[in-house]
Formats: sequence, structure tokens, C-alpha cells
Amino acid sequence: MDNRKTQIVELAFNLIQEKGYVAFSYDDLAKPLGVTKASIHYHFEKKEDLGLTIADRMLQALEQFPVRFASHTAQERLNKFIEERIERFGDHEICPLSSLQTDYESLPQELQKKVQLVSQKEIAVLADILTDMKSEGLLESSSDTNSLAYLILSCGKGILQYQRVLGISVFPQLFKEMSRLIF
Amino acid sequence: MDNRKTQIVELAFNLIQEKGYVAFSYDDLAKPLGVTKASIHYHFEKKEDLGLTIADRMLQALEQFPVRFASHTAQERLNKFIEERIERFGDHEICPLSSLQTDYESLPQELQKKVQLVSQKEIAVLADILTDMKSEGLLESSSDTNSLAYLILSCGKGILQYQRVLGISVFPQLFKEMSRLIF
DNA sequence: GTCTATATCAAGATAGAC
DNA sequence: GTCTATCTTGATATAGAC
Repeated sequence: MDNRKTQIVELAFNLIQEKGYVAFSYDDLAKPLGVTKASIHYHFEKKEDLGLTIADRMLQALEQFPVRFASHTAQERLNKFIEERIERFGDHEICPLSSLQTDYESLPQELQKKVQLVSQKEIAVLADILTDMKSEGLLESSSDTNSLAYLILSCGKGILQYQRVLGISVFPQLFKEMSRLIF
Repeated sequence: MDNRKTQIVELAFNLIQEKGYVAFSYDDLAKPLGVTKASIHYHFEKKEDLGLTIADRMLQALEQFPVRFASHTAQERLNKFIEERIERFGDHEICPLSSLQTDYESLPQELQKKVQLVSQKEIAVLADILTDMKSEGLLESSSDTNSLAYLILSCGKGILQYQRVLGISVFPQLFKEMSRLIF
């Protein structure tokens, strides 16, 4: 049953968004699936293997983004990039990359390396979109698109954290404020 | 020896900035101090007690900030607010509040409540400074100072995470970019 | 091949020694 | 009052049952 493997990855991905990488356990996966922890270990021998699979999925999604929207304008790609993120997160979820970044010092070396790659790729994908926007005159020519990418992503991730803790929805206003500043 | 208690708090505070709240253990505290875990439990019966003490310290520091700089201009207070943060963080440290926010779902209720208070207070302190700056004409009158506070803090915290993972120093450029946008 | 029973280790926490 | 020896639990991981 290869579907079980997918189930585990999906569940683990959600748990990372909710509890963080260090905080979630194999029992958190086993219980809802109605199996024992050891069964999870069959599919993913070590927690690191599961972490790597998830980080790889994140990396692939980022790599595919520019391919999926190759025929779209830069403005459309920016909108998609942001919309997809907004849709993905509920009230009790934070960015999975934020979780992995926070737990960075506890991660095994190979997973650390993968988290680095994902972090770099996420910045690069957004920076590319912003650079295209600059070419199209939608952004001031003096803008540092790389710094802007850091700024936008950091901001979005931070807001998710505040939202969850404070139980409020500041994303919309904040987004308006950010757009007003940048564009 | 009441100094031992202080030592523990200092150490735990650093560990939260490095590893996160869930990830650090009483053994991480005991080893460098040359005592057993149980000894730490004497000073802080439960991990939650230690967490609460640290969160309280963060809250007090925030409450004192406007008092310490009551006679300063809004611009000076903003500079101080940011400078103190920049000075506090090394290459392998992230914002302690970010750590507690990421681990939020794993925290005992009382500590969750305290993390909420710290989060609110941090936003409020910065928003107050920005509101004063608006009164002094240093900020566009249309600015939403509350949203700006979220934006600035989120951004700063996010950057610390990227910096640590990528081993780079993007804070300076990013800060320049942010200042250019906001002020 | 897929899973359970079990081992091992480290976590947080208690009770009792100095 | 301060700490150590010890307990209990829950974590990751292995070896072996179906």
C-alpha cells in the first residue's frame, strides 16, 4: 500500500505546520492512522527520512512554480505565489519552513542542508518574479529585489505566527499596508 | 545561592534562542553548570515554571522600554528599539519570542497565555513609537502604525531565521530597504 | 511486504540524601 | 536549602511475527 506512505507524509507535513519538527512524534502519526509507531518506522526508518521527504516536496513545489506559470505575466505570478500561500494556511498553522528553520540546530546535518536549499529556493523564486516586475516597470528601478523577497517572505511567515498566537486575522490589513509600501 | 537561579534563567534564555523551547532540555542546563538535571528541578520544579520566568522577563523588558526612554524623541526611541535587538542577536540565535510562538501548540496553557501577552506587548510598544512618529510628521499620516509594527517585527524575526540557516548577513541591506519603503 | 512487540535511550519529574 | 539517586513516561529505533 503505497498510499499509506502518502498518508504519513501528508499528516507529518500538517504536524510540522502545527507543532513543529522536533515537537511532533511518530505516535502523533500512528494514532490517527490506527497503527503502531513501529509501523511508521517501516515506511520511514528514521524521522530524518520523513523530514527529508517533506523538505524535498517543498523544494519540488518551489522548482515547479515558475514552470507552472511560465506563460503568465510577472504580476499574475506574484498574485498566484501569494494566493496559494494564503489558501494553504488555516488559523493554527504556520509556515512549515519556519518550523524547520526554528528547529534548525536540532536537525541532522543532511536535513539542515535540505532546509538551506529550500530557504534559498523560496527566496530565489520570489526574487525572480520581482525582477521580472521591475523589467515591466511595475516596481521602482532602484528596488533591491532580493531584499524585497526576504522582506515579503519574512513578513508573511511572521504574521502567521502572530495570527495563531493572538487568534486574530491581521494578514489582510497587513498585506494592504505592505502592497502600499512596495508597489 | 540565588545566583544559581539567575544562571539557569540566562542559560535557558540562550537555549531558547538557539534550539527552541521544546528542543532544549534540563540536561542542556545541568551539564554546563556541572550539576544533575534534578538540581535544576529544585530551582524550577517544572519546565513550565522556567518558561514562565523567562516569558515574564521578556514582558518586563518590554514594559520598561517606554519608561527608560520617556524623555527621548520618537525617532530616538525607534533607533534604540531596533539597535538593542540587533546587538542582542548573534549568528546562531533567533528571536526568543519566535521560538515560543513556533512551539505554541506544545506549551502548557499558562505559558501560552504569557506568550500571548508578550506578543501583544511587543507590538504595542513599537506601535506607540510609530504613532508618536506620525504625530511628529516623521511618518505618512495615512500609515497604519499597528500594521507597520507587525510588519517591522515580523520582518526582523524572519530575517534572523534566514540568516542563521543560510549563514549570511542580510539584516543590513534589508534594513536599508525597509527604511526606504517606510520612512 | 506490512505490521506488532520490544528494546533503548533521553525526557521531565519525585522523593529522599547531605 | 541544595543537590543526587531514582522513577516514570514517552521518544526514536530494531528485530522479529504474520
